[in-house]
Amino acid sequence: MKESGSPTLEQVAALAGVSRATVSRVVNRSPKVLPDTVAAVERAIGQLGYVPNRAARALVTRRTDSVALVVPEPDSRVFSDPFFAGMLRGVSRTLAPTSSQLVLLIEPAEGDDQRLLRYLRGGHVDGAIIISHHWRDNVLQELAQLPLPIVFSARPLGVDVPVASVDVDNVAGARTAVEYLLSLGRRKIGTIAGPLDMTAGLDRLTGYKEVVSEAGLTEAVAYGDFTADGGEAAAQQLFDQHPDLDGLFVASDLMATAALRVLSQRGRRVPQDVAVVGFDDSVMATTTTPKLTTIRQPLEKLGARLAEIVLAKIGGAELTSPEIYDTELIIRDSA
Amino acid sequence: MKESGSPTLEQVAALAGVSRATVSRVVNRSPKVLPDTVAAVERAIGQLGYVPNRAARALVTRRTDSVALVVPEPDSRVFSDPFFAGMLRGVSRTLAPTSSQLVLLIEPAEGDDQRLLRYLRGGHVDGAIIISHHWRDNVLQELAQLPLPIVFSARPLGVDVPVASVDVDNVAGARTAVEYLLSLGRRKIGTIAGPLDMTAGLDRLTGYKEVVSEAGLTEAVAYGDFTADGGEAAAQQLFDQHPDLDGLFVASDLMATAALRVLSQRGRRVPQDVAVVGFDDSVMATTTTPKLTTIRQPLEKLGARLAEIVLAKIGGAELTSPEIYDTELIIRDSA
DNA sequence: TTGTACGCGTTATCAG
DNA sequence: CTGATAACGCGTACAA
Repeated sequence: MKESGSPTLEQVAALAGVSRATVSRVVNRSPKVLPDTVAAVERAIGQLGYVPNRAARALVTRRTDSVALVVPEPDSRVFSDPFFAGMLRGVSRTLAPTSSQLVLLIEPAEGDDQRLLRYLRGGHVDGAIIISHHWRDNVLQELAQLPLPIVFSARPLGVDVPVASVDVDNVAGARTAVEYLLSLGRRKIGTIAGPLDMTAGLDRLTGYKEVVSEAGLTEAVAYGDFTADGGEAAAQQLFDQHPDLDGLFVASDLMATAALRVLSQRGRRVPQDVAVVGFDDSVMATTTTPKLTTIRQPLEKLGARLAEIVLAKIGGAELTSPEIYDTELIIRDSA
Repeated sequence: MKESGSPTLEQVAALAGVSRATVSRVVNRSPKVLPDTVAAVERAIGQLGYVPNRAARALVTRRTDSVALVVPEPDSRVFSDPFFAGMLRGVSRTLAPTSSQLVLLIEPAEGDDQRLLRYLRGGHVDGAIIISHHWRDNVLQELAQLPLPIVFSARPLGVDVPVASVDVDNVAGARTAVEYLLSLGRRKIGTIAGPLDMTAGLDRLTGYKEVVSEAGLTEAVAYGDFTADGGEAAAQQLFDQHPDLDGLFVASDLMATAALRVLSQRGRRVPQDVAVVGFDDSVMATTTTPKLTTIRQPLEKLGARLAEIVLAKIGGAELTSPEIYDTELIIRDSA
């Protein structure tokens, strides 16, 4: 008469007057069970409030019904990043209808890579989504080579094996931004780039350079680190060196807000004197004065694809190439 | 000679020349094992790269070594909320050194409560942290009564059983904000409150009302919904009805940025004409012009406590009362 | 201190 | 279509 804990398959079987095996079949929707039997079992299940024991199931099936969302960077910015939030939403929406759970794996401190790798190797999850922005010695490479379905949230820098990844076309996005400034008649266009150890930093700078060069203009580049302070320093430096800029493409909205402040301090009007375009279309883009014209990324869709891809790979699909999505120019008041 | 998959206790035992039980003891740090034996076993473990099988372990110990982070609201705003990000960081930092994993549980669509409850009841996690802001019919109450260690991220509205919770003193925080405006010589102070189905909305309004009433001033309240648009509408309405306000306390930074824009449109200077204080100290507080004076919440600490509390409860501690933390006034340029 | 043996709840393989 | 029964990998009384 042990009825502590949740009811087991055994108890359901007893109540329904069938064997454990049959109950298992019903639970797993095996097609070859008589409708009457199914009904009886389901009644018993409902009556007892039976829920399959995940551990027991995992033990035998060798599947855990869970996928990891890995953030292999102690960098706390990742979380405050609207990028992460948007992705997360897409991922969780897609995973929800599935039986799969989302396990959050974060590198708590610099250099604790091994912890993550060991966990992933330990068969605790069926697959993993890696959200990594920075180049990280060889951690990314090790992750990419794990014997586990894996997908990256961006083309991982420094990984030389083919991997599945989902990303936005950063080069094209930057091109759109700069071309738009061009279409506005701006001819002295500068950029505040992100760090070059991140695809987002690298590719957006490339896009800028391409367009500027194609238009026969001269480059004006300063580097920020995707933070407000870094953006501010970069903006100061850029306008010290190039006081006559009339167009500015900033590689992230956060840095763009800093640039806006710097311009205001220097008495330069936006967009009249300097037209500014950001990147991300995060909340901040609408909380500044003037509101930011920016490049939007379909974050939720990216997240959804990320989830779909791991799921597919877990299901046996072979996917080892990047998927690239388009960005969209959102015109507001700053350009 | 089956060596597919990860190595098992059995294999480690064979290699180390001991029994499975002994290896198990070493793995679980049992004190009564000879140092020599320990060394031999550890060598074998290292050699094979053995990692305990979580499922097998969970099956027998009836512990899953994982705690759920539950967001029982389909409200997508939760993720973009810096509040969530900060908390998450604290939680994950605290959980990291533990063997516990963080499982993210999100209500994908309105009314899918049962899914969450079933999962939590299914013994899939050892405990749960509930991040809920809104009053939700009786879901919160059901969550609170689950036979599982649980802690809420804020005093859950409409729950009439004692529960463990961690929160900031919203009333005191709002009081600080309004008293600061008072100290600046402002006497016509209005507020943009949050929705009253959220503790944050309710308590911050209470704090405002207390101070205004104690100072013998008259109230001027408009309600927003913690979004930029809602904040804008509320600000418009507030200044339509009370054009002479010289002080404004806004229940969230996001809404405050909207208020700033409205004031700028109306040609009222901040802080000269109207001093504005926000709440949260989110990134946006520093991306506006002028930068926002606001009330900071120790988010990471709150998250850490949340994690510590579930862990303690899982360990058998009886904790069913709220913990309240102080806020801090961050003075910038808007007041 | 170490080894033996059993049970945890499921799925899967065979018979029937 | 259904029922025994053997794994799955591990922890732990109990025995040695």
